[in-house]
This record gives sequence, structure tokens and C-alpha cells, in this order.
Amino acid sequence: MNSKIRSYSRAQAAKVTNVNAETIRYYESCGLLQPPARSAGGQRIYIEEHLQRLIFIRRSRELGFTLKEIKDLISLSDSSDRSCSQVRDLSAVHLRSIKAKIRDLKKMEKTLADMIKQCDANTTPTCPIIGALTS
Amino acid sequence: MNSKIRSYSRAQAAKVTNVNAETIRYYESCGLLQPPARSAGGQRIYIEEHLQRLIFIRRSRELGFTLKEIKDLISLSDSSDRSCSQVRDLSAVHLRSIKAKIRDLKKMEKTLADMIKQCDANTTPTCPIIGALTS
DNA sequence: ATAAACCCTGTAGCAACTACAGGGTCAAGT
DNA sequence: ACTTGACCCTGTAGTTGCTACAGGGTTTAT
Repeated sequence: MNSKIRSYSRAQAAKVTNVNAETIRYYESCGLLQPPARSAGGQRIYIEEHLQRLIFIRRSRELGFTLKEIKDLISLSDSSDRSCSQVRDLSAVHLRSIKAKIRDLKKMEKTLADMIKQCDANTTPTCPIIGALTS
Repeated sequence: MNSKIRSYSRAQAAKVTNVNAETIRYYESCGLLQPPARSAGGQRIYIEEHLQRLIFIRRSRELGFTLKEIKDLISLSDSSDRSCSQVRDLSAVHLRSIKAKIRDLKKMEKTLADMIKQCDANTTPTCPIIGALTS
């Protein structure tokens, strides 16, 4: 009655998470992904946990976080070895940078939405996109 | 009575924009920054326009855009050579990715804010930060 | 049993910086 | 005018974060 754990080859994990198969190996090599179990023939066997972490890493990278920052963020979730105040301080640092990123993206969003509106209205756009992030 | 234009050396531009001095040269070499005027001795002389573009590039990079994407975005602002529908379509593509980034960052923001709240309440945090971007 | 599709390790390439090396420029102080 | 120190120039080499082979072993499906 042991419930079977769904497992994945590297190519399968790559497909599900949308992370390149080579990149998965790279993340393991630099300690971002915990090394998975191996088959008798030495091939990696990934489980759900790995997929979740891979998705988290990919989306964080897309948001401009470095691998070091992502390592930091991941270590927060496994904070048994940290004091509460350490977790609090590290979280606060990242929270500030996240809020700044959201602000900048919203400025860009507004600028682009305005440009689309101008195009739809068929007026000649002056497109001051650079201005969006300099003020 | 000609109003003087404020100009900047590379180191000054680097300091003001918070872009590494070497990186400024790199952006020029790959066509992201328009080449500035030179002094008699051959040294680069930057003006406000360069600083604005540098700040735009830096902040866009921090938001996870590639240099190619940033080139695209910059070219939108100088869209005299494009049809309105081209500008509209390119803007729409970037707008979608920006909205997705905002969504992801807001999930992270909430997770981190919750962790800080838990720490403040002095309860043991379980810190499910990975979960923030996998659902 | 044999082919196709995948995996392994290791290494080499690419993008986007970052940091020299070896020499020239410039501005400030004397 | 001259020196000195901080900066600039070009070119090249190193770093990070991937991405793509090469040469060989494993797995799966027929």
C-alpha cells in the first residue's frame, strides 16, 4: 500500500519546468538544486520537490535575481539553522528590492500601455519610454 | 549667452548613474549607448542624455530584461522609422511580460512580508517561500 | 537484440559584464 | 612650467550564468 512517488528523467523535468536540461545539471553543480537519487545505471531521478525548486529558480532569474540571491531566498525557506531576527533582516532586504522592482515595472507598464493607446488612437506617438525609468 | 551644457567624464557618469565605468564602454561597443563626443585628447564627454539612457539600461537589466530586449524598448522611443502597428505589437509583447513579472514579484512580496510578520510575532516560521512561485 | 532516444562527464562556447595592463591625458598644486 | 596623481584610452583576459557539443553508456520499445 506504499503510494508511489512520481519520478522524472532530466528531459522530463526540463519539459515540465521549462528549464533547459543542461541548465538543470548546472544548478546542481553550483549547489542550487539538491542532488537527486540515481538509477542503477547512474542516471538522475528527479521528484516533485526538484521540479518546484527549478520553477522557483527560473521565475526568480526572470525577475533579475542573481543565483546568489536565489540561494539566499531558498535558504530562508529552510531556516531551521537561523535565528528569527536573521530571517527577518534578510527578508526585509529582499522585500525592499522587490518593492523597487514592482515600482519600476509599473512605470514601464504604464508607458507601454499609453503607447498602445496612442497607436490605437492613430495619433503619432512620441514614445518617451526612456523617461519612464529616469525620474 | 549660449547656455552651457553640463558634461561628464566616464567616472562621473558612472558615479551619477550607478553603472560601472567599464560597463559604460561596453554598452557603447554593442550599440546600446550612442557614442559621445571626444575631447581633443580623445576622452569621452557624456551629457545628460547619456546619463538618462544609462539609468534606463541599468534599471531594465535589474528587472531581468536582456540587452536585446532593452535595444527593442529603446528603439520604440525612436519609432519614426516604424509603422504604428509595429510599435503597437512590440509594445504589447513587452507589456505582457511586464505584467507577468509584476504578478510574480507581488507573490514574492507577499511571502516575504508574511515571513517578516511571523518573525515579528515570534512564532516559528515554516517559510514556504518556494511555494510562492510554483503555483 | 538492436535501434532510437535518452543519459553520463567533461569541456568549450556565448552573453553580459568586470578587471587588468601598458600607455596617454588632464587638472591642481607648487 | 612642471610634476604628480587621478583619470582616460585600447585591447585583452577573466567571471557568471548558462548552452551546446563530443564521445561514450543506459533505457525503452519494437
